[in-house]
Amino acid sequence: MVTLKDIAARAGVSMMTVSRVMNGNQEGKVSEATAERISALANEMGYVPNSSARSLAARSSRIIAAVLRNTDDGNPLADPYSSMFLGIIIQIMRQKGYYVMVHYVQDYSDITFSLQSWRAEGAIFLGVFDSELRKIRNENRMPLVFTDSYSNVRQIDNVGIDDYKGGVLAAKYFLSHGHRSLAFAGPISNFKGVISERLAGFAETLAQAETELPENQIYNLVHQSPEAILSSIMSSEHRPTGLFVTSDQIASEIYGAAHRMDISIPDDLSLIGFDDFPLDRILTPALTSVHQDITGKAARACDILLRRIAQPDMPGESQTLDVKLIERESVKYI
Amino acid sequence: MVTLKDIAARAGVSMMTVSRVMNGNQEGKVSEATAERISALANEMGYVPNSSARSLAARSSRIIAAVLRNTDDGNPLADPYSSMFLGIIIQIMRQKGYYVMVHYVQDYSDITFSLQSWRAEGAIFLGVFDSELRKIRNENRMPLVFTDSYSNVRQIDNVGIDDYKGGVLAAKYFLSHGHRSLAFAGPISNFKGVISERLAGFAETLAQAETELPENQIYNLVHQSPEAILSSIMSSEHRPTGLFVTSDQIASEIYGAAHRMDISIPDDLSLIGFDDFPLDRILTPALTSVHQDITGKAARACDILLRRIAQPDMPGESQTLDVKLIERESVKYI
DNA sequence: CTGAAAGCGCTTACAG
DNA sequence: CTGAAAGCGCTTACAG
Repeated sequence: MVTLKDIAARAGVSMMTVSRVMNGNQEGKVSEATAERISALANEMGYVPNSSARSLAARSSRIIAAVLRNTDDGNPLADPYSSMFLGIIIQIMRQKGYYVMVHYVQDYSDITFSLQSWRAEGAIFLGVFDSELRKIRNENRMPLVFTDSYSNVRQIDNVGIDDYKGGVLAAKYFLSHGHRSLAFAGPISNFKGVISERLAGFAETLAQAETELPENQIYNLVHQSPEAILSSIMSSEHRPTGLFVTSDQIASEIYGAAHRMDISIPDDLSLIGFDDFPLDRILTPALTSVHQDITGKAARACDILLRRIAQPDMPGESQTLDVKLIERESVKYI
Repeated sequence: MVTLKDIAARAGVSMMTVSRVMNGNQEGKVSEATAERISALANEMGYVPNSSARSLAARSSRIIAAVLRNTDDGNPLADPYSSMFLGIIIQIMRQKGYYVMVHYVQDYSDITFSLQSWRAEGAIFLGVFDSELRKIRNENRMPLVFTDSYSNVRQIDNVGIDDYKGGVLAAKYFLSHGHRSLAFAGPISNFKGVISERLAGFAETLAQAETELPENQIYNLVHQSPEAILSSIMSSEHRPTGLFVTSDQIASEIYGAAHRMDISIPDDLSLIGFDDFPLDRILTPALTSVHQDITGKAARACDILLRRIAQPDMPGESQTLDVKLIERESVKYI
């Protein structure tokens, strides 16, 4: 491997001069003549700077950590949401001269280790980390950007979407199409978060219109399979005519189950999803879904992180992107 | 940040002793009593080793590079194939104590820089790099594992699938269902590779059965849109009854186009895809597809790379995974 | 505009 | 079983 020392020796200058040239932007700190000569030499010798050495000496790694939760039931990037999000992050960060290291973490202690070991300059968290958020921040005093957080911790950097409005839009759309008995399905937990907000927006809008969303038509996917949910819906007394699910991933599983159970969407049951994946367009019927701008979300997360790195004492920033309903063919007019 | 020195000072031993304890596996090189004492101390002080320093001193980074081609039309991880593959790599490598840095490369020089700068211990290439393969190897003398390579360069480590057989299986399936006029669509190039092999297997099997695959029914997606292809097929003289496409991604675009153009699959046109994505099951009609084991492929790529790192002079290893046809509902019996 | 010195936090290679 | 010395390849902070 070619080092600064090697180049310095061949050029007859000190390491420092070479270092200055390699780092560019030294504006007038090196004479142009020598700068050019050294650049050419470095190029010719195939010099590639050693990032570890740079990182150690400069105490700046140029590494950004992308932190995903390790779902032990398989591949965290099998989910289109995560993979698209991560894809954009890598693209933007690379362009800004940062390297992206991806970490799957099981629990809290993994996070500290991952971030500190390579002295990451910042981290973006994909997925919900609210329950450990305070601890994460306490132990990792570097720029951190969270996504979809509904944590009470103040002054965190976060980018999320208007989940409540998403639920409102779904409800209004069902109402405008004459539905008067509805159901909801998602991975419900006890914590305030994207799921509970989407449900709240949905339920409250229906309540205002005096439309039913009975307790037993709120299905928790943590406990029940799509098949179980569908058969419960279809055999209900006041059979719901529409189902709102909290992701297109879930919606596609509902399609699969409905197909196997010979339930027709939207004739037997109307469906609204969430995310607006490209997939939605090619399903039959094409899926009506609440759109969120994943690419924009990732870009904003990067933007906040980069600004926070440049200016650590900038005030905590939380951005909330808008959502909209994309009308397709999975909701029947009753 | 806590350093070895800090711990050494508090423990009243030398840095070397602490270093030995932190690296474990020093079997009898440190007395058990001090080892335990130091471990406890390190834990209590919240010690996290500095990977840059380690990397620099030990000349071993524990970093694996995952190299993807930067498709400037967008997000390299929007493709389910790449994201699932990458997801598995990260999971396995993390478990083996390696860190994964993801690199999108535009061209050849990007690769060298990416791999050398952090002194990656090895790299896995996702996508086709055949045209630059020789140069990549010459300039980067570390363990490299390629995927889906049909390069003539000898002794490379590669993991691929039996693409030719995939084409054969699709052809045979169409034939067994009474189809006698067929079409093919994929991103065709002049190079020998996965696409040309799938086409060859398909075309040669049809030729043996004296079944048509006329030149003008071999569509190049680089030049034509799914819509254009469908309208060309539908207006052909000897109208093909079946279409074989080289990925499920493409198949899903065909579904979309067919839907818009009011062409029924499989009634107007039968379709076979390639990859067997989870998505296939929820399309209507469910997509018949040639299955490849992406998870297994990724696991094997990791396995080869890890063995090559441990044993650099092991002979070049090329693994070819089997494929099989998954029968669903997108091919009509004629 | 250029350079000599010290140090980032570790490991290697040796000595005991 | 333990340690002192040197060095990995850079940058920082100073001096000129």
